[in-house]
Amino acid sequence: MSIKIIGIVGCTGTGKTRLGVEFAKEMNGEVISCDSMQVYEGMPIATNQPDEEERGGIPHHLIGFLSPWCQYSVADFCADAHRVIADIHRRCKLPVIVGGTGLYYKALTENLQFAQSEKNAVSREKLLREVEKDGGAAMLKKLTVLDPLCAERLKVGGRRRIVRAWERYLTTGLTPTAHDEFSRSVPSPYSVRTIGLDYSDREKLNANLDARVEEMIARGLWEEAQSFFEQQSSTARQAIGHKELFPAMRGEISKEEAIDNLKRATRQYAKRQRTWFRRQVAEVEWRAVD
RNA sequence: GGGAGAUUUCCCGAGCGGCCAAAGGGGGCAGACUGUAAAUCUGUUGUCUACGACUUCGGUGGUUCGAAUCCACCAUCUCCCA
Repeated sequence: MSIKIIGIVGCTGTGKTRLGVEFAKEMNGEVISCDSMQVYEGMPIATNQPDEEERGGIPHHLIGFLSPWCQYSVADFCADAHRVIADIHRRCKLPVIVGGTGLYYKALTENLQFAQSEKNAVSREKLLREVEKDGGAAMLKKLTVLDPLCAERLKVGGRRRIVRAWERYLTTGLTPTAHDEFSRSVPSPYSVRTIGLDYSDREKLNANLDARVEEMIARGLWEEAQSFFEQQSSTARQAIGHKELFPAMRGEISKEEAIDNLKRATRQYAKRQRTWFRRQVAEVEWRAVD
């Protein structure tokens, strides 16, 4: 028996939040955010967390519950989300997943398996030192012997992934390819219906994104960023919205320039999200919002 | 009024006689993706009837087998002396 869930995906600025609340209201549901940055507390403007009014009385999960000084990962998210879904289901309500973090969405809905053992920080350190010393090409070559299929898909420049491939092998005892195979063999407990939101006119999306950045500034994004000035955890500091303003705070560029950089970063991010949802997530029912 | 220098493909910026449609970066476009994913990485980016052809390096002429690269003049901008 599979648990029915509904998912709303798409790039930033397409109105996923509003639609999610609408669905939840109509179908006796609760919203689960699927967003790597909305999990953090204290940075509601940059991460665009819905406020009380936007939530419309619907319970929202996995938003603003984690300190920005903590790290988070897909595996953490999946564990949290599986637990929340089970809870919502137990209460006979419909889980509505709303979010823009593609990997998190795929991992959750396709029930990707992550190794039991905690991420072994020591081995990662060692691996990082090794790429530093020997270079990506050498480590990739070594990987070719172990897991040719996996190595073939990696690039010499993609050191992070090369290190991760080795890390996976060292912590699971399985090659990445073997582990993926195992992961795919575990069926998903969910029956998912995914709605994708997008603009048919890219110009309109971009104009909308620019306006949203201006709005964030008006709502106090600068001050929010200032309170964190280069202090978040390695994961939280990646949020678009703060890091683009820091150079201006250091006096390296003007505030206007920083805001332009932020707008551009937002557009580029939206592009990556669209690509992900169009190509990595199966059976998305696309709806044009314009 | 006199002197020095600049002008490069969407932007910044190399190039200083052939190997230049022109390095590199940015931006754009497309793509990859199982533990940092709002991250990271890759390809592509003058035009075309596309292993070749055509048009580009402020403008117009010139030197040369051959110029973005040398010369002359013109235009615009920066700087220095008045």
